Amino acid sequence: MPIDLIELLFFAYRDFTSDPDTILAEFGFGRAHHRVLHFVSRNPGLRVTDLLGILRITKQSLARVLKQLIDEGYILQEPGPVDRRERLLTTTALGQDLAERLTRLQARRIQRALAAMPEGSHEIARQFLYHMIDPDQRGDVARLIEHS
Amino acid sequence: MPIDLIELLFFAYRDFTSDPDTILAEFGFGRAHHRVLHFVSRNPGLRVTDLLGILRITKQSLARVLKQLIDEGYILQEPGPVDRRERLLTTTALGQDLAERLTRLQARRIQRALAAMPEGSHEIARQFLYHMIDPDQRGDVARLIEHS
DNA sequence: AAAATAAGTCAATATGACTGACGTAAATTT
DNA sequence: AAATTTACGTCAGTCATATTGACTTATTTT
Repeated sequence: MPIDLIELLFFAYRDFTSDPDTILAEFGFGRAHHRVLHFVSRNPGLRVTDLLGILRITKQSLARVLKQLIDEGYILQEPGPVDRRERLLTTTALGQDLAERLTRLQARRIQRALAAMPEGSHEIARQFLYHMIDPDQRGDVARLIEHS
Repeated sequence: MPIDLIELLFFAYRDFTSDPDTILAEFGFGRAHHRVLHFVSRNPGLRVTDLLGILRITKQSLARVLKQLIDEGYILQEPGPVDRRERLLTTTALGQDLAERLTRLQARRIQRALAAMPEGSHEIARQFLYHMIDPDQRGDVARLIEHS
């Protein structure tokens, strides 16, 4: 049994999320804000429903953090041009800056890890993580990541 | 920038933790209980201090979940034979069963992922996750995982 | 016109984490 | 032998993130 990977996933994820936490704390934000900011930043024009599906949280859980991010000028909302019920989400310059800063931090940790490893490790890591996702969710995730 | 891996880590970890969550809910336990039960199960005779170091939570956060696990008969405490201030933690048969059931579930997901991948992927995944850990923490983690 | 959808909101609650302080027993240091 | 440190437990209060379930409004679809 791959108990080593079970435990390593716990420790790797713990430290992976700790990098942004430090910066987020300065802004009075938490991990929930980070996740929202990240996916809006990478997918401008995302709808609230899409975000709920990605994060797998309830509307009420999202509402609080999203409202904060909007009120404090990190995220913008505008009605969909076709369907005006929709609120399309985009980052402001301020939000984009913060999102990119957090992404750079996490990317650096990953790059350092890969730099210590054999050629082709990025691809193997990608495949491994991809296959850890529920089969019926993989398509959605692949589509989301593609245009990154 | 390896943004794909940043996002895949999020989705992989989300689904990885969702397997145990279902079972834990039946027992009235959460993830915090799982983590405690797991590390005690894999490291019989663990001290409370060790557990605090591994989980990186405060004594007060640990206290509630540990107390529940003890009260409900999943974990046993006994004074250290050398240093009687210590409370060495072990699982009961009940606790061991639950821990193994949860581990099997997570192991299955990992094994299925690796089965879909080239030979040697386990080793690459292990290295990747290991290098994602803070350098100054790697020794402790390696030591912990070794006797698994 | 009726039904469905996207989004927002209300109230109440649970879980897992935190800080800071204090107490006790046992071991170690001075 | 006394003082200090360590391991553990506990009290009180707080915060962040999540939940369920119900209800409203605006808009689009049937």
